[in-house]
Amino acid sequence: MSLQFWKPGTEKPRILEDEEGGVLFLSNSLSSSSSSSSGYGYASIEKQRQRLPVYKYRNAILYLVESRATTIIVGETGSGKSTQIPQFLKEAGWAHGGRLIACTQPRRLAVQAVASRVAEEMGVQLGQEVGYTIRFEDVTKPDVTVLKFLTDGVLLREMMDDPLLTKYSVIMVDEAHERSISTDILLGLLKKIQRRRPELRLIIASATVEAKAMSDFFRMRKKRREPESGDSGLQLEPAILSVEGRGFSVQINYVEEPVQDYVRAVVSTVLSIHERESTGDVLVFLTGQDDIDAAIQLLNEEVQTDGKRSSGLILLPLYSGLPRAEQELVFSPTPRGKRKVVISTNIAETSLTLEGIVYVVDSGFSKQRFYNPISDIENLVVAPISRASARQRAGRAGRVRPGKCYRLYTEEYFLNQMSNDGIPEIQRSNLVSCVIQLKALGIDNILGFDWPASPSPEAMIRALEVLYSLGVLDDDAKLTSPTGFQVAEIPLDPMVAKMIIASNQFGCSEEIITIAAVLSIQSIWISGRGIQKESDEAKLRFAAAEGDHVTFLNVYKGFLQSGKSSQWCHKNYVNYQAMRKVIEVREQLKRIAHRIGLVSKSCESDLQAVRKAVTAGFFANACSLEAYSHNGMYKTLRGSQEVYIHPSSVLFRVNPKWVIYNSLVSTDRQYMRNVITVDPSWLLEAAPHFYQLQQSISLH
DNA sequence: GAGCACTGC
Repeated sequence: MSLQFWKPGTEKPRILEDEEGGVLFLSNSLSSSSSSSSGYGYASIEKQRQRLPVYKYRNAILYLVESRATTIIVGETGSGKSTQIPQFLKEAGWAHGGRLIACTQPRRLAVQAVASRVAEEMGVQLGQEVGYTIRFEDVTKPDVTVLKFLTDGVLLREMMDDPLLTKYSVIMVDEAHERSISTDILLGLLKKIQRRRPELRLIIASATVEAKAMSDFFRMRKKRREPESGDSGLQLEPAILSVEGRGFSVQINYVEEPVQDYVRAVVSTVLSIHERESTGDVLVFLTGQDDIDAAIQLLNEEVQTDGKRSSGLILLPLYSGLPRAEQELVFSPTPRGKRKVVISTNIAETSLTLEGIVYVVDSGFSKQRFYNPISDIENLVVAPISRASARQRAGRAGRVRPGKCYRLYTEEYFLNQMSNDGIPEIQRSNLVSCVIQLKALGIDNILGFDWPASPSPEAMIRALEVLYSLGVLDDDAKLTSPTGFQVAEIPLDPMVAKMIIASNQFGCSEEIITIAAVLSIQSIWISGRGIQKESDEAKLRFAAAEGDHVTFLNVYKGFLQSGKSSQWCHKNYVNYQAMRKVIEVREQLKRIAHRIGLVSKSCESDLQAVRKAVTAGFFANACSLEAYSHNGMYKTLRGSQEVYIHPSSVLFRVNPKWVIYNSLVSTDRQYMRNVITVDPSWLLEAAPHFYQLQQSISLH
């Protein structure tokens, strides 16, 4: 392997030039005077704060926020921007007069972690001056909380009640480079709010690569012939400030020739690291469970045949579907004389931080979601990562001391063929939820909305069509009353929301809300190698002839009758943690259902009511068994796509004539997950306009 | 008889 050296920062300009002269140059010498705060008992925390790279920029940041409408902060991991900047703002008086400072994160865990760290640094109890809000948890106190951490999704929900976010003086959007759908919608809306509320200050915190694009996005005034600065002297041109990180250097190694089989390449690279390199744990990035299991099996075979070469290796898989206890093994300290090798999906790129990693092996691939608006199907595809991802992965090796990264692709490929940034999620997704959110916020011209990255018109039109067929939008693409407004209030996929609303007329809201809660959880079953037979047998105890939705009702009933017992779950191969989440989501949905005027009612054993309510939301997913199919092939009514019932369904091999599915999983075939039987006449009842053109398909 | 990268309201 050829070696090449790289130091964080050398690939990235620290200061971004701007042809219009609107960007501020800031050198390291522009340091702030140190704070004099040193209350008894806080000296060490204060010293820790001062050691963070961002501390040097305290005055510069405050100056920019004071004088600029939007400030973009480029900060690498470890710069301390997420925890320090909100405190700087509070210290500078941005929370005076009953105003709040908000800081958003894409993930709930990050919100909790940052909020508790800040509360600790400020020496206050979490939930008082410093609080956070995530789904199910509002740890804030009105009139007391001034620093509020929240997910960007929660802030979007807040805009439904307060479209101008009037209680906030400064909003910091953190991790903006991840470009999640919520972040993109939020950025578009914040830009709009700024026109109405010039006093609102925005801070966009982002990794280097996206900073310029963000600045371009927020620079909009000149075209509108508005004054370059307001009465207050406020500069409307965004400023970009770069803050260096605290990572150690990472030496990058590329392969000389493209690898044919990246799983085998991973195995040989791990073994050669183990043979040649000093102590330090290894983090391997692969694409999914299959890859990971294959790599671990090959490495284990190596242990059997050549024990010497691989002795002392602790092999640990890591992916989100892994049971919690196994996930936590990756955080346990490495015993002396051993080397931990964590073989992971992308979960370790952003969501989890592992300590003690010195070596990273990067396959160059990850699974990514792509959406085809023509077929209306989302697929998970193994695809090459971007340079931004590759840098992020490499950075994982430099957290504790200088590290090494082994890229299983050539340098030529990295430099010339890899795309610079990933495709924003909004350009790879089904847009129904996104469209309804904007409609609820009064954004009617969605195609003309000012997006940080525009979604494709085809996907947008498809979303409008689906919402129209659900009766959520009218002929003028406005939210219908009451259905459209009710659907927008429910924080779930619009098809699920419609099913909940329809349950009111069928008198089965209790059952449908349970089903909606289960569908919103990844899986309520415990699965895994070695227990397939047992878990399948356990599933049969709950199986209902009507299908998976009714089976979920049986499981929920059993769980309640057991007194929500974890032993009961264990015995029945039901995931206890998942069931607790079901209870939580269910309670939230019940509150919302009550608020929008639905009547809480159980249909007892009238399962036809349940099936009709499901049909009202999911009629577009109706399929019929091909008459002469011996292998269980179905075709969708809408697009005549070939689909099959997933083997995990209780209707697998039962193959009823008419079914509706909840979602499709695409592998070598399209598999329907969570399937329920229906009567075809219900389809016409539920969506006459949707099926009238298709009556040539005989519905009997 | 197969398998779901990762979030979020």
